[in-house]
Amino acid sequence: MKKDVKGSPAGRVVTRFAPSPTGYFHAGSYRTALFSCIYARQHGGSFILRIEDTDKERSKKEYEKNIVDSLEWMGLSYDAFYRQSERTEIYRRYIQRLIDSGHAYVSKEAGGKEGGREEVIRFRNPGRTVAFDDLIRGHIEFDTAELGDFVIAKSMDEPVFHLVVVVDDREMGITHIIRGEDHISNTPRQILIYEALGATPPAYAHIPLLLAADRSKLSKRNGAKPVTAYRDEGYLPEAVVNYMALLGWHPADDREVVPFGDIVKEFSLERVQKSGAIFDEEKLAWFNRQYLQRLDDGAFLAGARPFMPASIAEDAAVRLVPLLREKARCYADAARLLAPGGELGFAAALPAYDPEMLLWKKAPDKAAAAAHLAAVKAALEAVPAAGFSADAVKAAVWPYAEAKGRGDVLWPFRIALTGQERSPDPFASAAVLGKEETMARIRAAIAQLG
RNA sequence: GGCCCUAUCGUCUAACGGUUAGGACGGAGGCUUUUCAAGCCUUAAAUCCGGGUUCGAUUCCCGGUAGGGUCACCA
Repeated sequence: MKKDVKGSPAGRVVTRFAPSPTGYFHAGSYRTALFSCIYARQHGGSFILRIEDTDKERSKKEYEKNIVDSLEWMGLSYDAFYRQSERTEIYRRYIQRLIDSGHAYVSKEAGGKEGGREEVIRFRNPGRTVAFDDLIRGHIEFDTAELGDFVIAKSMDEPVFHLVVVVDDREMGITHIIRGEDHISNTPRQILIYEALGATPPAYAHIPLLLAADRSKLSKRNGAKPVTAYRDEGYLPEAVVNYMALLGWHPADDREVVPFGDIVKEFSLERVQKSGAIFDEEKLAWFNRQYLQRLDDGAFLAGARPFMPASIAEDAAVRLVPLLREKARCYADAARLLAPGGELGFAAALPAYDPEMLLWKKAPDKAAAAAHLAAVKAALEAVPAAGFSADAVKAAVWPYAEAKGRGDVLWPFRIALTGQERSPDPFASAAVLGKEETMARIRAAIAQLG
């Protein structure tokens, strides 16, 4: 069954996500974390978050916080947390051990490049061919001779990437390293260190890169947004997770909207794609809409409320929900829709409009429009303010509209209430406005036609 | 440039030697409708090229080509 599980004595899977806090957390990093986490959960193992902050110049606390916040928002929990900057003693022990065994040495640096140290610690490269079987790509071989004696520490207290990765993965009992394809060429160096330590390397799975629109590696400077930007735009984390999980992987059938629990159950590294995938905002928006539609009105309102103008009263907000959910792709759309000039901006205040707009394009006649509005107004008088729902308004107006022509009656009605062509149907608009405001706007429209 | 990885519609992908090369996003058209969306229906759109292997290649092999990654005292 779980034939690719190996490494830990108990057969227990341990994976990790090891970002360096040198930039905000974007979709590319997120998906790597996601696959690692899913794999661990699926096998009942554990998932470790390890902050690789050995580069003191470039690492920043705010970026670390952004990583932690992003993982939390997306619902990825980890079982342990480490910071490499707090593990210097451990690395020092390993460096000493490597030096003692002759696998590493203190190297006097000639030339002394600017900023460079006089002496650093280098790994004595045996110059062998190194091979490993990638869980996704199969057999990969490198000749390490050309790598030379690479640096593993700037000093006893300043270890560098290749060394700390190996030490930590070993100390933390990592069984499966699931990381980006950009690490393939780092793997042989790391395997060499494992061998020098007399240790067996874990299993490797190099997942394809997430690409920007120009097919280059997704990065801060070519269009990748911070994951928290999607949070701030009011995307549902479940939708974002679902979309990202399907970038490079998919279930055995045609389903696209797949609950996280099913993804965890069905995920398999064998089914992970080998080539990179472009991150498509359009499809993400589609996924978000799918998840939004599955919410009930209460849940939708709870999510959208923080994005709605504070001036909108609670009861008006409730009435606005059906209109919002047929238009919004994310909650931030609620703010845009409700803003002055937005499609639902009329709810807060009637925009000034040209009276000509009240005329139905197929029968532009002022007197007729005024007469229709007067008739609508009369019909609405009979509807009690307490029961001024879209259905009630429709019931009151519909027979007249049917008799006189829907467009002829409903178009002026629409414009009278909203002052804009792009707007919800007049029944829904009337319900949102309430009886008093609806009547006032109709009166104003009739006055404009006179 | 060296080394490594990859290659099906514009995009995400299915087809693990035999299919009219399927689905989804996006596009186009239509229906519905009082507008715009949404929804429903229809439609255009792909196997990088060349050799093999085979009765038969999207699929296996080799070679090109293209793209990407990586070559730090960053991770």
